[in-house]
Amino acid sequence: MNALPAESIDCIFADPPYNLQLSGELRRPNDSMVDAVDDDWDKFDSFSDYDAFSKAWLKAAQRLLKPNGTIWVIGSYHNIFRLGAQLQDLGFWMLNDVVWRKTNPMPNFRGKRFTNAHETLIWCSKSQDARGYTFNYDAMKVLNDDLQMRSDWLIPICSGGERLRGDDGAKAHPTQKPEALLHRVLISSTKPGDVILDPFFGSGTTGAVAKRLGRRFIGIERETRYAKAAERRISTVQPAAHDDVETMRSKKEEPRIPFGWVVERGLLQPGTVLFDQSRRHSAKVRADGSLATRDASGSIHKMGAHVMGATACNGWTFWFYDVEGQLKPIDILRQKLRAEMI
Amino acid sequence: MNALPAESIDCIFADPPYNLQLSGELRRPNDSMVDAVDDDWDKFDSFSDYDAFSKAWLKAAQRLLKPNGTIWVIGSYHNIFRLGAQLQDLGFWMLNDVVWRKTNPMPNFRGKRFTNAHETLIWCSKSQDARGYTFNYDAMKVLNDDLQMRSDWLIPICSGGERLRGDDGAKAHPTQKPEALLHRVLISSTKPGDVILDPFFGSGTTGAVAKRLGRRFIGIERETRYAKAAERRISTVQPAAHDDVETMRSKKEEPRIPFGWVVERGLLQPGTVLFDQSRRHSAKVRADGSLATRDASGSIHKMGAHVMGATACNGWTFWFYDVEGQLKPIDILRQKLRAEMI
DNA sequence: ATACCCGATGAATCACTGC
DNA sequence: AGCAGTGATTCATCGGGTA
Repeated sequence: MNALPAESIDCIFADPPYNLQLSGELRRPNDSMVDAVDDDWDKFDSFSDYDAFSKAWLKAAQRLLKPNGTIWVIGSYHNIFRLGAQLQDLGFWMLNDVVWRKTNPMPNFRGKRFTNAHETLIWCSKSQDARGYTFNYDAMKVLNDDLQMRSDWLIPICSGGERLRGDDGAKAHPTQKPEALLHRVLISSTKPGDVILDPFFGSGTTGAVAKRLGRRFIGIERETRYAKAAERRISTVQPAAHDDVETMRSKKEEPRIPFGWVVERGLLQPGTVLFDQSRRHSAKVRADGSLATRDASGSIHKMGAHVMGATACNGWTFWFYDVEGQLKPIDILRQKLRAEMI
Repeated sequence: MNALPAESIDCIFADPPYNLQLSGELRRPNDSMVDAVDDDWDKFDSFSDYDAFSKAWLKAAQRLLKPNGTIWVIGSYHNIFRLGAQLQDLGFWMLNDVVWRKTNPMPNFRGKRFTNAHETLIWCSKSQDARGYTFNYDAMKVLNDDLQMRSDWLIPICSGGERLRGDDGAKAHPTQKPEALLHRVLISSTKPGDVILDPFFGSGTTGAVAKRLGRRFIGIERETRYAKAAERRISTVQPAAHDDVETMRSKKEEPRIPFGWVVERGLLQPGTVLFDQSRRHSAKVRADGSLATRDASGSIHKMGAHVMGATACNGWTFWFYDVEGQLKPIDILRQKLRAEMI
């Protein structure tokens, strides 16, 4: 980075090591082993070592950015808070933090925490007074069905045919990012012809997407095997024609509403008694959205099946609540929530 | 905080000042003014002032937490990265970062950034080796329709009837959090009767939800007008009945039943042959509750692992017995014994 | 040609008790 | 402190093979 000329870069995308601190192996319930990121390049002796490493490359990045350039940094809770604080300390100006919500994250196999279903990106201008940075507001709005693009993005992880693999079928890089993510980053904050720098090039996703979108790019990668794979990959990319229409999938299915949200949102109080249509069966709502009878407890679906002696049941249509003697299906509460969430 | 006894708190929820760095006023497209947070309590002279303030109250929080207590901190990109780095530096151990996705965020009026549609919560245990913290995995799972709860939560901002207002109709507190958010926080990481501390009590959302869910709470608030409003608010809250704040119990909390008791009690005869679900493997029950194949013997767990060539196995769910050609899991025998023990 | 089943897998800070 | 035993624990997606 120090060999490049100052103020020569329009946009930096950086996906640095996350400094995961893993101890021991992790197995799935079926006893198979989770292939963890345990590469040497992700090992640091302490937080302060990691901070020193971060500060060094962030300062180099600052020198390279044009006055109206911006920088994106991606990370997880292991490292992103340290990076964010450093960015602020160095005088970068935060424009947004953006959440990449994964449609298909790895589950939490031992049931000890929430499923870690997102990563965080931070987007900064070079300084507080840099007002001329690129933000393609209208492109983002179109991409989001004519609503302003929000700071939470729903994008699948990189898998299937997009995932680079060696001859043995093993992944070429342990943390390859999806092209859809880089697509949105580059469409939102760069112009055709801009120079993009990726100082942790890895499998070259930034280069592949930049080339396709008519941007120029510089990738820096320490490991020869990754650099070679990236070069091969990018050589096959065809730049899109000038005004090609972009085909981002916007997943606008009907949102799934868990019954627990009805309780959490106060539409039913804990302790409310639900009935089936004939009032033959009843169950009590608890604070976590489970139903309880004398002998069992579980979700509205499990408990519907339980009281009927069936194997499955749609709890939303099975259970009713009492409003002044009249039974109303709980499904109307779901519809109420759904209306708010569109 | 320094007046409270050490290791007396089960869970801390902290919503500290965000250190918003607003320059000048912000107007909507129709020229109306946005009522921004410009209170004196949100003003700090520099990042290092804010860091010193944060470090002071986080250290006090650390002293107050029980060894297996946890702390939640909420913030936006203005302050959350600094708080996260501090938490790590002080030795708290991050369990998750959680994104509160707002269904109805304030739009970005200038069209210069992404709509800031989320805030971030960080959830930590007191130290890396504290593994006995409370996480109501099954309650979270049922709350989310029998799928693991993820780290991204979709919840509306606090508005409408829930929003506290003065006689003049003005907001009683500029950053009142929705009760649904606290509901999920408390249901996920506390038990009924636990003591919750909120060192930035504000309008008292933590207290209101804690009271309703049968938790005890301590709220600390510097501004008399907020403390008064919170007190009034909480006095009207009705606690839910004891049974209704019970959540789904995890299997680990069920009484332990050795497999030998099943044989001892005559639910399976010595000599009975057990199969795995696919009938690929089989083993014979012996009088002491061990299983035997041609080449080995041991507990139901050891033998399940043995025949599969796995490192571990839950024998209760792995082995089945034959009732007139139908395979039934031996786990139903355990449930039978458990039911008798109540 | 289509449907179904099964196995593999992804940036993971992922047990607890009793001797 | 160390070790051994019990037994709790997964979602979305892709690809290949079988019905």
